[in-house]
Amino acid sequence: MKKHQLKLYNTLTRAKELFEPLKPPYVGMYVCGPTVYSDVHLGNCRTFTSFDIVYRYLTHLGYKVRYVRNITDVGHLVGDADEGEDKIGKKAKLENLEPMEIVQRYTNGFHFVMQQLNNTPPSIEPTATGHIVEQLEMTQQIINNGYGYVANGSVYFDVKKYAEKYEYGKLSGRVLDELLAGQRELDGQEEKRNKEDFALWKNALPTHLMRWKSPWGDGFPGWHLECSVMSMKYLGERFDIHGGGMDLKFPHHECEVAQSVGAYGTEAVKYWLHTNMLTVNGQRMGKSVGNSILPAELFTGNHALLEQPYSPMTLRFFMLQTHYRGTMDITNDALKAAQKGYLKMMNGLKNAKELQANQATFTFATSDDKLKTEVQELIAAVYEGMDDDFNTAMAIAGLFNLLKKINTLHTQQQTIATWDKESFDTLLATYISFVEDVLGLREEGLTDLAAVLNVLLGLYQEAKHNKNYEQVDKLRTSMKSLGIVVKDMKTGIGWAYDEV
RNA sequence: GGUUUCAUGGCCGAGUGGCUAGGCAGAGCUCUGCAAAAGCUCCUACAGCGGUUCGAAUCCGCUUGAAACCUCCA
Repeated sequence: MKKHQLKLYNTLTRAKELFEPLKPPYVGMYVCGPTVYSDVHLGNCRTFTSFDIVYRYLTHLGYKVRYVRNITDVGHLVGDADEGEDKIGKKAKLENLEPMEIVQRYTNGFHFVMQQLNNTPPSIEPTATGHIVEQLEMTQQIINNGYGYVANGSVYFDVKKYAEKYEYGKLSGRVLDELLAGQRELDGQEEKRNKEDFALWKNALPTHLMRWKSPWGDGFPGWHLECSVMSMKYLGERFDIHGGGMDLKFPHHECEVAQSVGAYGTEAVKYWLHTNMLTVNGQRMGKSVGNSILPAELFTGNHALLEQPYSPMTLRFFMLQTHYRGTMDITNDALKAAQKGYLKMMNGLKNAKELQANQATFTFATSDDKLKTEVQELIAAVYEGMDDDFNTAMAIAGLFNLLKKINTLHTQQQTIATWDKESFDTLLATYISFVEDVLGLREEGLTDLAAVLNVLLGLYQEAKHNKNYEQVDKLRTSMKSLGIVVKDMKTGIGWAYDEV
């Protein structure tokens, strides 16, 4: 494992802390996944991409990371407090589908987008409905410890009781009294002893689609409970990193803290990481705000705010150019600039790989201390960026500085003969591994191969016309070797897949 | 109303008590059949007003503006 002073900003302490895993080299990381009742929008994508970088960099440093990201497929309610309808149940009724059809549809869509963005799949992707038994057990445990109470078939967490012994609000920085003062009146909270209490288990009305048997009657789990249960199950009572969007800090994550302490007496999470929001025209993108841009809309350019399509990797590069804890504003100008930057980086990747592949043909200089130091400093800057709370913007700046060297060698504006082998190797290896493995950027390739093929067919036609049969045969042979046969037809020249 | 965060050059966007961020755009040069790419050079900012300091864009205060959370949202 490389020696690094990785620092990350812990929401819990509001400070950058040195990352020290509980049981190195193992790292447990839990990220709150999507509620699969509609398509993920760009804001959701940003969060998951940010944590993909965390996962990738920790892995790059040699840690063995178990990355758990859940799918919320029940319990997340529409509207205020704990009286709304289940989001998935509502959508199911609306579209006359089984709730699990809704869940499957949007889970598939979510996975597809994650692949487009080249996000690594988590090690475990548990679902809330798959852990009802565990949620019942944890609810019972919390009741046993005196922090939960049953009311009318529902179970609530007793925040006031909890606050007598522990600090409720420590994660989000809220003071309970102020919280109460700022709250507005909500309907249907008579079951609760206090307004700040939250549901662990909800009694299901007869019309409710998603329901399970419980010691307190038919019902369904509260939203906050699943994350506590599943993180505990797969990462243990205490684990390293818990991540999510800033909007989940309160109440979701605050409730998670309370649930873990309420059930097991210990706080589960060592480092809380929160990503900032994505904004459109300065306003936060949110499903409830109604200003969502869907990934597919961005990729096709089919959206009123977009002047052109932007590819998945353009989006990824754009995201990585800002720090995850800052807000990120979507604009056409910024996306266009990102597109060019991304392509520059990819051209560099191509050049670096070419140089690497051809290295046997080069003659290198003997050791050059000055150059060696210079290259090492450039590389160190890239690592310093990532070590400083996953500052991908800083790392990218460093990579562009490496790229200058690579391009200089590639175009032979500086001869390789002045370079020593070691500097050459580390330069290329660092650039390639950072771009591909740490940042997760990949070449998107040519999107319109048919057009490229037409250029070739044009050359073929021309050669034929000029009776340059040597050239004609050459084109035929080389295209055939790629699985394409050129067809001379009465109507013109075309091509077909070689059926051999 | 409460809590918190932020304000950087034409645009996006890092960062830091004294040392070039980087990308995009623009100007010039090198290279080049033309062009592109690439490299080099230039453009070099830190909301306003005070204070601390040898020195602040960076720390403190005030003013102005913006956003987020306090209610479901990544």
